[in-house]
Amino acid sequence: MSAPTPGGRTGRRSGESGTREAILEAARQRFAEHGFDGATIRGIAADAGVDPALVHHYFGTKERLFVEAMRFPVVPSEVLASVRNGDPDRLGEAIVRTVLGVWETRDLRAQAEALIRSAVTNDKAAAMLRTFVTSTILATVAGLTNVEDAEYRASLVASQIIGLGIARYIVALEPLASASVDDVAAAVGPTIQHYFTDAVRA
Amino acid sequence: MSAPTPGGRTGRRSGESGTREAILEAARQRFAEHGFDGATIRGIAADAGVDPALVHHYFGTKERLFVEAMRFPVVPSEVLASVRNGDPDRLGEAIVRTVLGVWETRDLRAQAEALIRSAVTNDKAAAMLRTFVTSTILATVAGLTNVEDAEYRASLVASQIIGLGIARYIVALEPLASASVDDVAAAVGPTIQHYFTDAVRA
DNA sequence: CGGTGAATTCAACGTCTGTAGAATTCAGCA
DNA sequence: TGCTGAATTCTACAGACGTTGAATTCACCG
Repeated sequence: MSAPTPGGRTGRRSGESGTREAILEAARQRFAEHGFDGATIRGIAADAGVDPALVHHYFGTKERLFVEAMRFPVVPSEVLASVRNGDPDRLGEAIVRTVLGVWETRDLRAQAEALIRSAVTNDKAAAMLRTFVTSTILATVAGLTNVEDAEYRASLVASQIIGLGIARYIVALEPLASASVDDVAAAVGPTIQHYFTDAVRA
Repeated sequence: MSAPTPGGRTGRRSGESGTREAILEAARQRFAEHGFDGATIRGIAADAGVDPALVHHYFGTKERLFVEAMRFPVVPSEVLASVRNGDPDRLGEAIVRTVLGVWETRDLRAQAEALIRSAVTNDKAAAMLRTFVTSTILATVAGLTNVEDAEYRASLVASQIIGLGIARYIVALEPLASASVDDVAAAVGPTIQHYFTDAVRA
């Protein structure tokens, strides 16, 4: 990463360059650090060791690059499959552990961070986050239990998951940011469980 | 608001202009909509019906303008005073209602939105948010109950409050965004109560 | 061996940004 | 009345941004 333009020589290079993937990787990292609006194509290109025009050659616009970089590499339902086979009374805790696991996995963390950092100031990214929540968390809530008000419960779960990610990983609020996975699971697990199972309307 | 430059005439005007306050008001609104990095001094000046250089004249830099605009107009402990006199078993619910009340109050909502939108991509704003959480939520937790681990509990409360604000007001996640105050209080109140009173370590 | 098309860079455009300095008009005080 | 200083605008700079078009080099296929 971050190799500057090598020779300043124009034209095609020999061998498999893997440039497209390098750009996507750099983009995920930059979007994760600065959000969509804050990240720059010039910066991404520099990280990938490439001319900014090449980014445009591959992806057209910054927005299309973002969409491409955000393609989720793991089908979330597969990640959550293991959750299904646990003690139903500890479902909330299992979900929190899964979420924390995602944030500890370099590539997934970059995508999560990028999506959240961008969604807060950019409308299209917010729409992408809404879609992700609806298609993932809602599917999980609806699939694991058959309670009423699945959408409402899913959005409550999302509010705590998003808040946890921001407080712990983005704003680095102590002591939550440094707490062990076990402690966080012990504290937040029951919250998710509550949104799954208890009464949530007045 | 948003009156364009009137006559294009230079020099001082007659009477109390109230320009400084107009700039601060416009700044709060713009920072709320776009966050610190996305808001522009030119845009703020336009909303205040004033030349951009005047903003610089009053506040020096964009960062100082932000700090000035974020000065909290209401001492939060006063807002939370009423909470103290309620049923201790419904403390979580009372806090959620207070927070939702803040988000429905135009000026306070602008500041909350500005602080959160900025904190996600800007380091100094993140530090301000951390300070706010520490000085407000921690003080409340420590003042209302005398449990162990007050800091950890406070950061857990903050994670749910921040997540609620983002999901409901910034990302507009349905059906949470349209739910009634009563429903949200019924769902999220117990979560806060749990972070206040239950065991939160493994 | 020649040609086509992809990969790559260069140079440039128009626009927007935060900030600065100088000029102008006025309020308030001596 | 005259001076000082605050309020306000104009003009401008220097840098960054996304995007574009043309030029160059190479891989691959016939």
